[in-house]
Amino acid sequence: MASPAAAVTTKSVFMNFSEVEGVRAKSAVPYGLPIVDNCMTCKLRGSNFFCALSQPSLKGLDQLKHTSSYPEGAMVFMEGQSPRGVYIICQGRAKLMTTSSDGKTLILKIAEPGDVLGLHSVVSGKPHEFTVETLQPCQLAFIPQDDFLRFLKQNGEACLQAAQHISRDCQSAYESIRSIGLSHSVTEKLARLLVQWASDGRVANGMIRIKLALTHEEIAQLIGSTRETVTRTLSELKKKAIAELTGSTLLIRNPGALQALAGN
Amino acid sequence: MASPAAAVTTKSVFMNFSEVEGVRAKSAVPYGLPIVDNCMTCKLRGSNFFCALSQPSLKGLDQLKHTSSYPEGAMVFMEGQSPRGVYIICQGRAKLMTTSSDGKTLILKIAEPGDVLGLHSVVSGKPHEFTVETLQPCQLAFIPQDDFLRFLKQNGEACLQAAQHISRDCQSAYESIRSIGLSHSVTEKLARLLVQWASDGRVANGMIRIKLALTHEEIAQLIGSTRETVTRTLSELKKKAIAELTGSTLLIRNPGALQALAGN
DNA sequence: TCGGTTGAGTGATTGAGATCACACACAAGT
DNA sequence: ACTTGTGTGTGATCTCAATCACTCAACCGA
Repeated sequence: MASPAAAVTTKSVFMNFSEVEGVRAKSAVPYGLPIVDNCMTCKLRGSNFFCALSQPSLKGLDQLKHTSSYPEGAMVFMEGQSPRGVYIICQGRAKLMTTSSDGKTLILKIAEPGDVLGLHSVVSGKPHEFTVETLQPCQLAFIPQDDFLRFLKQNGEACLQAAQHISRDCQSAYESIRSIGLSHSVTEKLARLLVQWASDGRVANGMIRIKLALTHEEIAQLIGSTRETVTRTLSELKKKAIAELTGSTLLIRNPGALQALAGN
Repeated sequence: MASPAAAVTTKSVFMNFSEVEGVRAKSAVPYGLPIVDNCMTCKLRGSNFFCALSQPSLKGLDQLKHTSSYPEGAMVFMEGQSPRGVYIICQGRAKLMTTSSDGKTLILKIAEPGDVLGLHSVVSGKPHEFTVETLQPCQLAFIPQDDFLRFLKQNGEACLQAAQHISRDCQSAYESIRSIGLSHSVTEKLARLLVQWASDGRVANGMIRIKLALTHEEIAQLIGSTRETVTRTLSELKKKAIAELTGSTLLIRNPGALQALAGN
């Protein structure tokens, strides 16, 4: 498939920009993405996990990390590789997926800013069990495995934080299992997915509007189905005025009905 | 369903036995299970996780724990409950399962000695997302949530150990997702399960013999199928002289063919 | 010894969804 | 204006396994 795309590190980007345009480093914009280089002053910091560490801990982490930008469609790492370190998503979204021997793909999760990629592989020392591919231009902070483990050993707060983070991954994995394993109809699984997405959408007079940029194919891979059936099911939902997907915006007209389809 | 069975704590068992039979505490055998009450001298200790902690840490943990015995079919805790603490399996096996609203059950994992139950719920503070039911008489060590979290905070080694343990759970969850989500035929999923079991079986002239005590129903719940199809698939495998299940022993006659059926 | 229960084996039917095979819309290069 | 590629919409089949409906064997407690 696609070869792992070369990441553009902040440093090299800085150099390029300085040379070519003679501008200051802070305005570097690789792949149309404004770079954030310092966790301490980062305005994107959410309440998420590592971003939420206390100042001293965060400072320690900040010194170990190394920020890179990736274009859309870049492979951050691949299934079966030994982990080289953890990646924290600062900006952009990426899909975590596995592929079977016959080429079928399953998307485990869409990772978002604040998520840490490869954490449990680094902690357990086992190979990655999924491939990470960016869905958009992304900015990732990378921390080498040994630096990271050393940091965890020396920093109880961070270690517990890490354990909590892994716990969440676990939880979402179990949710996936439930969703995939316990539901019979594709309609049910799709509805469940939409309901899940709905939770971070904008509500306007009883309808929910969500921005997402996934193809039917990718949705199919998320629920373990095929593109055609997703298309059909989606048009079924549209016909029933429950939900419709136009371009990259999903409009949920009847959240209640959707909930019912999702099995509760 | 079944109500949570009352656990017999070591103490009360000791008292009962002393009173009734006048024997020494160490020979107490509730549910036919010889009690092991001290991690430091426990002969069952494997290389697993908490059992593998260094002496001082283990000693600390030993003081917090509280050993109980459970009969077969006991509910240790249930899906949706808030975690009260972690349970470490000293002896016996238990199944971790979820149930859908329409009564369908999915078994996530068969837990064995050394496994820790409810670890990630305790760490993340979220409700259990599965029910644990013993498959045999079991001995479990219980550690209350707050004691446990305090212990982790004060003990870097244990915290990292915990993180590693959760990582493994994660890993096995992802494996399940792959297995359930990426394979089409039931034959494939069943074969994969058998292959997985085969790894801890006894090999004798090219055949593998494994002890397990699961009904067809439970096997079906492990691979997300139905009892009937498991029966059929199993008899198919028997007819092809690949594997057969008689009583509680599984005999794999042709590991290679099984591997092939499993998809690689 | 007898119901009662639980697990296993098997046949017949059926339906959801995978698969194949198209047509069409729309964007991006050249 | 061409091609090329990618995403989507839909019909026609076909297949696997869920479901229903039994029988049979083993075990157990009364």
